[in-house]
Amino acid sequence: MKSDIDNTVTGRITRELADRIIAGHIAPGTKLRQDHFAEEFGASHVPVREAFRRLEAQGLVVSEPRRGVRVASFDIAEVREVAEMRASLEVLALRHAAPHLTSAILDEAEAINRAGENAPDVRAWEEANRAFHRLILTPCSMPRLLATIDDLHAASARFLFSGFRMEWEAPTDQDHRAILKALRERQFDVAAATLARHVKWIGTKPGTKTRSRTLS
Amino acid sequence: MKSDIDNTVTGRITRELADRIIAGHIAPGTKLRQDHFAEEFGASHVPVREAFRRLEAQGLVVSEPRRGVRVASFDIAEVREVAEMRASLEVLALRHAAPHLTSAILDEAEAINRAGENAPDVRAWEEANRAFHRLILTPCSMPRLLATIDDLHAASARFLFSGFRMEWEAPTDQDHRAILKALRERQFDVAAATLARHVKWIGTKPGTKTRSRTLS
DNA sequence: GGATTCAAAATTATAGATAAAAAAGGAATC
DNA sequence: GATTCCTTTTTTATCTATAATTTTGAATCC
Repeated sequence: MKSDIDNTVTGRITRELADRIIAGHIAPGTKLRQDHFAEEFGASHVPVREAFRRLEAQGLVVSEPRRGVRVASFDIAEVREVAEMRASLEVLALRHAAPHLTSAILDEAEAINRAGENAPDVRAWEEANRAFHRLILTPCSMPRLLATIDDLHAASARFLFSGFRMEWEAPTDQDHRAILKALRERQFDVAAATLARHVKWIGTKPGTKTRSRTLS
Repeated sequence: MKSDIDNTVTGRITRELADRIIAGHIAPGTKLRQDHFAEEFGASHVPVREAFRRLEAQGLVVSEPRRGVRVASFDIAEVREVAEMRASLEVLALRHAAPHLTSAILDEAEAINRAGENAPDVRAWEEANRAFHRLILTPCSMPRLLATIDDLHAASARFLFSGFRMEWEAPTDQDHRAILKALRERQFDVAAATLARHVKWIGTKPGTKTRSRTLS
């Protein structure tokens, strides 16, 4: 099954590096030296290289042959690109998932949404946000689509963490509520349109707005 | 740039294996043994393993930890899924590319389309088809989107080659012509709708239809 | 100061060896 | 005869050591 955690050394290194890059602990453009991480993780360079390949596929690092890999940089154009891709694909997923959404699932989504609104920091809010989207999209039963959306979520999260360092208040997720309301009333077109607008909005707002003090 | 050919051993093995899988020379479900390919390519097992990771990311092979990698199988549901993803993403790309399409580009697309209609076999037709789509979508200037679409094209091609083995006639690409016509008249909504229908049709027709009759 | 040359470092790749897990095969048992 | 259990073999996953190629940085020279 896919849910089995990859317990190989390659898998652990991949997850750890992905977390660090998404959280912004490694700055974009930083060169990643295989021997350095091999030593840090007590492994050899081979699993480190394999982890690099996986991260490359997720778009978290870029690889130049014979010049190594560096953390992928993202400018505003890339952030918008990811947001538009997410909007398209999440709408597709929702269209297929909607007929299979039970009210139990929608109740759970509402609970997750409330948890997100009470989140103490960006990290917790992002986790709740991702859980919300994943929950209402999973019933589409399209594994490749869901995997691609997950990768795009990771790219979005990088941007979120990089722009929102400072004081942060959990927004009341009005869009999430509107989506759930539309889904309960089985107005799938309304739900899809709201979702598309919501995802694109996430992609554009923080970057143009907040840029003041940097607290960790 | 991305256009630099990856001349490392890993890159060559990746391309060669991807070609074979797409062309159907290796059956779905086949176990890929690293030592076998290491010997065949005169390389060691390390670059073979790295190639496996890249193919895994493209969805051409699936990997189970400690059990190796197998050529990804694809059933009709997966083919439909890929077609729907392509439709969504190509429409998005076209929306962004359309304003930048010059009549020179559209002329070139028309030439490629004619070449595709005269193609002697599926392989040549598929190449022309891919070139057509890529040509009219590239001006969107969204590299991640284009890369994702390329991966989906590869998945589509696998299906095409597996279902269309025998006698085959080049279809007159009515849809391609309609798309070009709409683009020339700057009716972008019409072009996008036609493209979406076209891509979904490619995904569904050969599997459900050409099982009984082998074309006349 | 700028260009050339040389040395150090990093990536890429090879080879052989080891550990661990899965698959295969065969013997003992019911 | 079929099943279970154990052994053998195969394959994956990993490490260590090392070579070759390339990049990079520094020192030198004009």
